[in-house]
Amino acid sequence: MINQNIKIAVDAIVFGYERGTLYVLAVQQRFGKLADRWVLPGGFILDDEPLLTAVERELKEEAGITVNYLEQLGTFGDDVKRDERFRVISVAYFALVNPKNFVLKADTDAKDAKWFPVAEVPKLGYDHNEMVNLAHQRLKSKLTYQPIGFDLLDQEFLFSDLENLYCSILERDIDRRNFRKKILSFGIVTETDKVVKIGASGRPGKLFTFDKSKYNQLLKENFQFDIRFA
Amino acid sequence: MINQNIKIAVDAIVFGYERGTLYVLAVQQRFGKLADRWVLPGGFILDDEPLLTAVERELKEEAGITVNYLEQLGTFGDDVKRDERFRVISVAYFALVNPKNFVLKADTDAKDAKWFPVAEVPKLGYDHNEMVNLAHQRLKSKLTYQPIGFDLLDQEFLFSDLENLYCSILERDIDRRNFRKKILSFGIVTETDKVVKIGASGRPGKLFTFDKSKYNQLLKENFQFDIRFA
DNA sequence: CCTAATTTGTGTAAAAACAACACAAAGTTA
DNA sequence: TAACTTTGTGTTGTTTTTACACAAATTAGG
Repeated sequence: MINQNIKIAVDAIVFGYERGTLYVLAVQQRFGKLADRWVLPGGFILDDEPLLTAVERELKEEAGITVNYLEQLGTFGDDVKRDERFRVISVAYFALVNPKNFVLKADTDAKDAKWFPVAEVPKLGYDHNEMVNLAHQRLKSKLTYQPIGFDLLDQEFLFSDLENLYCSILERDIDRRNFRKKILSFGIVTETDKVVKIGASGRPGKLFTFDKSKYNQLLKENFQFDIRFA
Repeated sequence: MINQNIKIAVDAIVFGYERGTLYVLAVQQRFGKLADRWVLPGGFILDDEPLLTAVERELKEEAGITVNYLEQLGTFGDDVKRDERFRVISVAYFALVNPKNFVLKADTDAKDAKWFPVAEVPKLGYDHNEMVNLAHQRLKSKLTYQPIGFDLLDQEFLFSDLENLYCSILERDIDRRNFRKKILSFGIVTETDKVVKIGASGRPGKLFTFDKSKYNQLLKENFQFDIRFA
């Protein structure tokens, strides 16, 4: 008979993007040893609950959000004793959301929920800073080979929004013309006929949308999304 | 108080390569409900044992091998009841080994241990076929952007060995000249002065080695390993 | 209402990377 | 010694990537 004294939790690293800044969601613990401490949203899973469901539930409960993109990041828990009573192993999930779509609200377990700019994430409880770092790297690399940037933007966006997202997250300059040329060459971004002006001044721009079904179709034909240049 | 009735296991998908064929390691269970069934090597972790250590221990115990490369693949266990008594969540690891370096021996728990060509893996217990598939994809994609092929080869190898490894695992033709040109241009593969003849006939070839320290050095300078062509 | 400032939108040319391709050299076998 | 097998090597055309600048549409301010 196996006698194991380990509990399983899930945690989520939720990224949001707005006006040139990348944010991570954290919640402030209400109870327990680490009360008042900021941590990633997450918690123990139920016996009959799939891992993904557990993450979604916790995000709903602790911050009131539903994410656009969710995938497993990795499993942590080699050197952590969250609790004296047992070891905790946590399955971390990587998530993307458009912060504009939600008003954060700390419902159940959490005292507060807040977006921190990735550059200013405080010292979190447990091994959560480590998770944030790994997730941040994943975001950067994934941005170059999967069209996940769109999950951080509005459904309709200006080309400059997309461009700024890439610039700011990848922390480098991008040639505007080459970027547009390449993205458009894929055929997965469509121009709408809406023209808007968002900033204070300047020429109004067309709105674009990401054509997900077109992308899925291309995938079947061995298409490879790939954005990387000077 | 958390009341969770879940146990944690680790499993390993160990790939080996020899003479144009890619193999996966499986072990035959000695005890339990699935006695005689082939499964991936693995088992429950100990309360104070890091996950990686657990995998290494199991591989040693069940098959007598030590791997060249080991990384976490993902965590499974949403729809599996290995055991009626509790749910099992398993952290799967992806591993590479050179089969020539070991004689498989099924020491402790396992009745037998065996290499199956990936194309001929039988129906395994639990969700292990799913894990093998995911690991196989990971191997294929990783081969193109990380120099992990070398972990499947002898320390000294012929250029044709490397080339055949890529051909057979990626299942496509490679232009011998372009492949050699590209690999050599990275500067991470060094020519030794040994010349050997392995097959029955033909011109003897030089042996090469993978210069790992050179690779690590290049990584710091933003080098990106990348092999993909017709 | 005119000028300066801001943002969108667009094409071309040079450089680099990639793809396609064939034959001589060194050995073995019959 | 002729036929076979495997290693080793360069060039050329094509495609992709990079670098780069100016006109159009609007707002703000004098």
